[in-house]
Amino acid sequence: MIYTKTGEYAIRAILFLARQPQDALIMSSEIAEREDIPSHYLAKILQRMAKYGYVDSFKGRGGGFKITKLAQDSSILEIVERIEGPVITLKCVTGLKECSDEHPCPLHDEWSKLRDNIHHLISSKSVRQVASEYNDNLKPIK
Amino acid sequence: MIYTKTGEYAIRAILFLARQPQDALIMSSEIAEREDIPSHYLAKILQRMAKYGYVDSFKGRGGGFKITKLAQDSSILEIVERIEGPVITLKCVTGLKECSDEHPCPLHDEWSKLRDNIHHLISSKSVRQVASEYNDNLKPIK
DNA sequence: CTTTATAAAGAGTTAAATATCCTAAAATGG
DNA sequence: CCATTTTAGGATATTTAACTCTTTATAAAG
Repeated sequence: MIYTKTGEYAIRAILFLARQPQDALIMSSEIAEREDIPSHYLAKILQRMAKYGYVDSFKGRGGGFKITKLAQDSSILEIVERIEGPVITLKCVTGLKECSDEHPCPLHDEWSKLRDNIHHLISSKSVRQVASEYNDNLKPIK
Repeated sequence: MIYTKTGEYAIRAILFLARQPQDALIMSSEIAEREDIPSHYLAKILQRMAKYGYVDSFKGRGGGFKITKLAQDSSILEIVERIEGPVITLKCVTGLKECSDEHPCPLHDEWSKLRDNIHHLISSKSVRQVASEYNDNLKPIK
């Protein structure tokens, strides 16, 4: 596991919203259905994301959620870490207590590199970029 | 998180045992103390590892645990997965339900590569190799 | 044979993550 | 104002991981 279910649901929901037409309001229940996420649980996550400023919420008939500029400009990593805390905290794959740059275990250097690569992968692009590339992938090439 | 606490404790204990003199019997309580692991919990994990054939256990005065050839020849990945199940099951860092080689999300290829690299890192060397390289690191260079 | 040290086994506890349910509040349409 | 729809929020249940405790079985030493 790289992130928890909660973090995964949050990202799925945010990227779903990022792919919708600007200013469209999407109901929590629709996101849940389309992304196959437990609907009450997703509602909770959306509540939290509203507090963090990642989505705007509108009650009542015709209401729903939409993604904010803040979230569009954030990376996946930033959002996940806001929701669930630090991603990949594992210091050492051999579990050595005292493993460090000074006293490395045999796998220390390679693992450090991989950990950095993962962080880079999910932090170097904004949600907006990822979503737009996703839409590009879907457009027929021809 | 790459593995759970349980898996991490198992690896710490196995690598600790792998670094001991051959045929030495080490008490569960000593491993717990030296590796800073909750002792009763570690006892449970050692029990399971005894069932899996990764350690041999000896009751009574002078008893304790020692690592088996099976564990010496296994990779860290094999042991962790036996203890806690599959490592890094996350299919897609963008959480897309339908992400696959055929319909990749924008981060699919890079993520697949990283996931494979992690698996390779913890599966290409045996416990014996890792432990012996660890001991080498500890020997003064001079 | 008795005592003691040790692991085995299993029951029980705690804590955190995940998931569900119910009521309140707000906005809209009539 | 009233009814309906939708989010907000609190309470609670479920599940799993993490940890603790107690008793039993086994082996060795005296």
